[in-house]
Parts: sequence; C-alpha cells; structure tokens
Amino acid sequence: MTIRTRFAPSPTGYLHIGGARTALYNWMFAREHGGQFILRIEDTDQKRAVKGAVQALMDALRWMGLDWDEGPEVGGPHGPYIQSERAALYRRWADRLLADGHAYKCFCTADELKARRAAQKAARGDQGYDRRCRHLSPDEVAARERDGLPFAVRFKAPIEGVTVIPDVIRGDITVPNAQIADAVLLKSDGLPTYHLANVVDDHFMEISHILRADEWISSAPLHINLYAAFGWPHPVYAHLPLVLNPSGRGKLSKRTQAFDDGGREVLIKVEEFRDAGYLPQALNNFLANVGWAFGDDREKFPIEEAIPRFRLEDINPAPTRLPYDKLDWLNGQWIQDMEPLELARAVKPFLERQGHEVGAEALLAVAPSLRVRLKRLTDAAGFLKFLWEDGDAAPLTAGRLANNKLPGDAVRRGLQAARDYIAGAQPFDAETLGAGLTAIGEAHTTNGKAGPFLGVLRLAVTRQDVSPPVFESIVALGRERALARLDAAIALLAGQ
RNA sequence: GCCCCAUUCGUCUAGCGGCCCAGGACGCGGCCCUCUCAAGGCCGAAACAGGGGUUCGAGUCCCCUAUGGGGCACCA
Repeated sequence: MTIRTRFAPSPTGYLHIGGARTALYNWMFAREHGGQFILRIEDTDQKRAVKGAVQALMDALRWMGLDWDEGPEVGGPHGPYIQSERAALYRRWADRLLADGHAYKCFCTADELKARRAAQKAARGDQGYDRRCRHLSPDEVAARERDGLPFAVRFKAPIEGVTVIPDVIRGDITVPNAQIADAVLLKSDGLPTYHLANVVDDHFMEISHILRADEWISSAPLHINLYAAFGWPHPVYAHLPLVLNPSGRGKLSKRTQAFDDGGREVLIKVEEFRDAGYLPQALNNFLANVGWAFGDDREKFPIEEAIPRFRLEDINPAPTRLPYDKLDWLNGQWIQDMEPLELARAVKPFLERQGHEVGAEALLAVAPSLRVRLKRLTDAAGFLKFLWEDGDAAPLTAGRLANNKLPGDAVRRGLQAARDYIAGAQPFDAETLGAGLTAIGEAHTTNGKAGPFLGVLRLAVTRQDVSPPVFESIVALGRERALARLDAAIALLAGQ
C-alpha cells in the first residue's frame, strides 16, 4: 500500500504551531515510507476565510522545509486541492447519499436550531440536533421544496449500537451510536461541511493515514459511518495529542493565554517563531520531541535522522504543553553548530530589521563567540551593542576603570601599552591581539594575571561590563575605533 | 448534563510484568574551568494521581475514584 498523508488546514490566517506539528508528523510519516504528503485547503466556510492566508500557510510550511507532493502550486493527479473548487463533487455525493436513504433534507433554520439548542441546554438535556426533519414524510418534504424553502442535507446516523474507531495511538475507541449526531453534510449554501468534504476528499485523494489532532476524535465515529454509507474503506486513524497552553489549561491559544508564568509572550504562529530568531531545524527538532521521542536519550537531532525511527505507535497520547525553555536551549545548540559564516549570514537580516547595519568583517569577527552565546538570532543585537553605541551612550568614569589589582597608575600605563600595541598589531586579528595584550596585562597586575587588566580593557574599549571576548571585540570594532576609545579612556585617567 | 481521551520529576519525556529503591533532557541550585557573559565538565534536589484487584512479582494489565483535556455548530 502506498502511504499517503495530508495536512488540511483551513485558511483562517496563519500556521498555528500545533498545526505545524501535525503537518510535520504527516510529512515525516509519508517521507519515511516513500509515500506522498498532500496539502489541501479546507475553505468551505467562506465566513472564516482570510485573504492571503493560503499564501501565509504555504510560506510557513516551506520555511519549515515541509514540501508537499500534491497541493496548491504543485498540482497533482487528484486536484484541485482547494475545497471551494470542488463543490460540485461534494454535491454529487450528497445526492447519492440522499438517493440511497443515508441522508435527508433538513429545513430547520439556523435561528430555530439555535433556539432549540438553548432550550436543551437550559433543560440540561441531551445536546445536538433533535432529528425532527429525519421523520418528515415524502409529502411533507415535497411540500417544503415546492415552497422553495432552503434546506441542508443531514446524515442519517445510526441510532442503535456502537461505532469503533481503530486508532493506531490509542487502540480501539468505542462510542455509542446514540452520541452521533445527524450532522449537516451540505449546508444550505450548497457547500459541504468539513465532515462531508474531508471524507470525500480523503477517499478520492487516496489518503491512507489520517494523522490529526485529538480534538477530532469526537467526530471520527461520524466519519467512519460516512465511509460505510458510501461503501468505502476508511483510512487508518492516528489522533495526535493536543497542544495545551503553558498553564496546562485549554488548547494553546493566545485568546486563553498570551503570556506564560514567567511573563514571556506565548508564541503561537510559526511566523512568530521565525521572527523571534528560531531556526527551522531547531523548531522541527523541538516539535518532533513533543509527543514523540527520538530514543537513545538523544534530544538534539536533525529531522532527517528522526524520519526512519518515527513510528505512530510510539506517539504519546497524553495532551502536552510546549516546553518553550527547551526550545531556547535547543535553538542555542543548533546555533552552536553553525559555521561562523553561516551564522553571520543568518544574523545579518535580524540586525538590519532592528536598525543596525553591521559590516561583514565585524560580524565574522564575533561570529565564533556569538555562536556559543545566542539562544535566538534576535539576541545578537544585545551582544553587539558596543559596536554602535559610542562613549556618549554609556558614560565611562575613572572610578569604573579602577581595579585593586592594578594600583596606582597601572591602569593608565596598561591601557597606554595596549593602545600602542593595538596600533601596530600585525595581522590585526584576535590571535595576535590576544598574545600581546595578555602579556601586557600580566605585566601590569599585582598578581601577574592578565584577567583583571582584560576586564579594564574591555570596559575601556566596549564601554560595557559584559561583551564578547575582548580581543574579538577589538577586531570587530576596527583598529581606528578601538584606538579612539582607548585614547578617550586614557585621557579620562590622565585628567583626574 | 452527556460522550470520548488522557494521567511518570515544575516542564518535555524513557519505560510496553521482573533489567526501575524509575533513566534522559530543559529549567533550578552548587562546584570546576574562565578576560566578563556564555559555552563546556562534574555534582545535587525533584515523579510512577489515589484506592482496589490480577500475578510469585505492577510504573507497566483490569476496575473504581479524582483530576486535566476534548467534543456535543448549516466552524474546521
């Protein structure tokens, strides 16, 4: 059997991180088995459609590296892959169900249904459609049609017995048929509901496995009965654990929780993760680790290595929160493994977006040390502040430059020696500077260690107490600017 | 209210009857290394929701309770 999976989002605006995980798992499973991964747009509710959403969805999937074999923009033998363009097909199969007696026309209006639902709720009775149109006689139906009343098509769900959903992750799920509502299949606007469209499409698109979120379990019995009514075999089901809010309360949603306990913004859209400076490799790695585990106690891995080990049976069925702290760590690990040039290139657009123009040479000089410091690409600006903040921004004082390991005028003499050395250092790189400046430092401290002096040098050159390693910082700053700052510091000391 | 799903350290997880007085990771604390901050190394605190069974033996199987989650739309 050819493995065919699909990701079927509705275009309501963006790719939700939970949806991204669903997409990732579908993609991994298809890739593992040499099958196909299909992207289908479920836009049968025009009210919810958002312009540009399909593009945003595709951009996010592509950024994650999840390529689809069939779907919008790539086509395929089972198209179109946008449900609103398949309306005729759904109508045809709804008619078939009507003709076979598996469905019926419902003339109840939205307002009537709403009122009855409210009454049911008030009476604390059973909820769901009361099936009244199911019992309309042929004459009654004909009369209503003659009056031109709009109608929806409802499924005639079984009332007795139970329906069993075989789920790869959870085993058999048994639901009493009394719980299955006579769901609307075709809305009065002639468009299908999710239930009809997804069953018809999954059948004709030859989907073999449905990997979708937990929240769909409750409609699975309906779908299984629909397949049966059509006389089609149903796909294999695997219901993925739901992604919860950081508080553990409710489905992950900004409406429920915008900030976590630490006061940090809860990121939800894939584009937000991208803009926050997370790498797609890290995000995939992270997502694969929530609800599934690589094994061998390995946390960091490229998704390509996870694919051959991925088994639906191993997915943890329990709902889960996203360990955002772990994502930061993981992203840091991925950044640490980048080549300096690669990191410099990745960081540049983030700096530019934050309004900082940094030369390629400067960036390359600090890239190695940035590598072990960044959690997110957006963090770079903070570490590189010394590059664009001149002395005026952070007032330097003689007091701040004082150090008890450099008594008397040792600070001034040391900085002067450093200045002279930097002025002539050849080549002007971290290694050369490191050798010379360390020796100068050792010669000027009372304990013969360079450390205290290098701290003072850092402050004089970067005007920060915390900075990348001082030698690299000097290279990044450039000889001229480094000398100018040293001169200023020396003048400050001489003037006291 | 009804139905369904789930329940191992704070969090993400390993564990599919004896290898578990429960392993890894993040986070947290301590130490080491160290030019600051990191990174890295070492050490530490930290969990089988509760109760009944089944079994020679239960984190692992069954039942009940509790708790959390999902659903009960002409939304997906």
